[in-house]
Amino acid sequence: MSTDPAARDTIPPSRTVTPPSVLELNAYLMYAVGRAARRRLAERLEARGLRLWHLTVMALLADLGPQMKTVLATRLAMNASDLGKIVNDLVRVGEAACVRDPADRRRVVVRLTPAGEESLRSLSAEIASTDDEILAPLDTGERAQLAALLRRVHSHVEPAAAVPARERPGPPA
Amino acid sequence: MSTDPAARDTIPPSRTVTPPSVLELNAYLMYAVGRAARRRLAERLEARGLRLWHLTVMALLADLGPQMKTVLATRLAMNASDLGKIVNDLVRVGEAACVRDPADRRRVVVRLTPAGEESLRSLSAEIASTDDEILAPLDTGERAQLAALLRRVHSHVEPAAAVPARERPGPPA
DNA sequence: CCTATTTCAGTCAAACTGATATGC
DNA sequence: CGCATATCAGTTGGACTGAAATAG
Repeated sequence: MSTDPAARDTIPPSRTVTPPSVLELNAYLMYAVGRAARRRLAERLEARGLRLWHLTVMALLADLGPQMKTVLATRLAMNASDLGKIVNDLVRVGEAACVRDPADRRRVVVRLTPAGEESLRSLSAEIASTDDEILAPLDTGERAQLAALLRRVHSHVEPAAAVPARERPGPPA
Repeated sequence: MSTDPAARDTIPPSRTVTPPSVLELNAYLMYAVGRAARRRLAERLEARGLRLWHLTVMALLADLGPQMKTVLATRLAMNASDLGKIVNDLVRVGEAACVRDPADRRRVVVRLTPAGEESLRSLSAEIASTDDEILAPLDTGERAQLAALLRRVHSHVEPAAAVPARERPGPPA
């Protein structure tokens, strides 16, 4: 920041090449980029009647297999009542299904339907092309770098969310 | 986790095509990290009765000097009516002031008050320590790398926001 | 009784839209 | 008239809280 107090009382200072310090607010930068990324993907999903949360829950279900709602909510760092609404939406359009766990009937186990898995597969092309659009200025190596840095920050700021239960292409354990 | 094996058998396994995993959804990753970053900073600001947008607008005013509302809104990629509310808040608590431009009386020029500049200065310590908290897992070089990558993505997804100060009213000598 | 899981009702800020001034 | 600036009213989905209802 460090503004010159004297210059303020006068007139718009003609500072020619001072980089805007608002872009040095990392929290704002992350928030702004995340918001823009979400908007882009949401536009694509809207044609299918889905929002980002719907896709996210479906992807998590594909990662974990059938799961309780509390687990899903914890992993996505959202509260249980909002997750319930998302799952209701998915059930209503046939992407997911719920069954009471017979062993503990408090529990509702959510799973993807075959239609849901098919939707998810058919969405990957759109997801990839949205990524391309968002990350256009970065080359392949830089995209990987960004993703790796973000994942480390993410697992730090949302520790409950980031426990990879099953790794697919396995990094060295 | 203790995934019930019996429950897993009842679902179509079908990992023929790997569906996108949540943490490979870059849009979700960016959104989740941005949301968490915002939450952390918002908690700190709450004690002062401010929200992230208030701080952001103040920082932008310090960057640009007195400015029209439309310019502020464009740079922050927010709509004019919401920016108006934020500015109203800042005026009400004495951090900013508005004057009609006598040359073009449609225009309202917003500027930081001395109190606003002082607030901004006194906030930098908290901002820095929030950054430290969020970016704790990264070393100095990695933080710079992340910021640089994010800035490039940001200026791509929000082109109107990221113009280097040049469209200032008045001839830049 | 006490806890866990889910659901419901309601609040709040964020994001956006449309209508309406007001001044060039 | 048009266009730009700003303000106002209202809508939507997101984030969160607290209180039920149900089951162990």
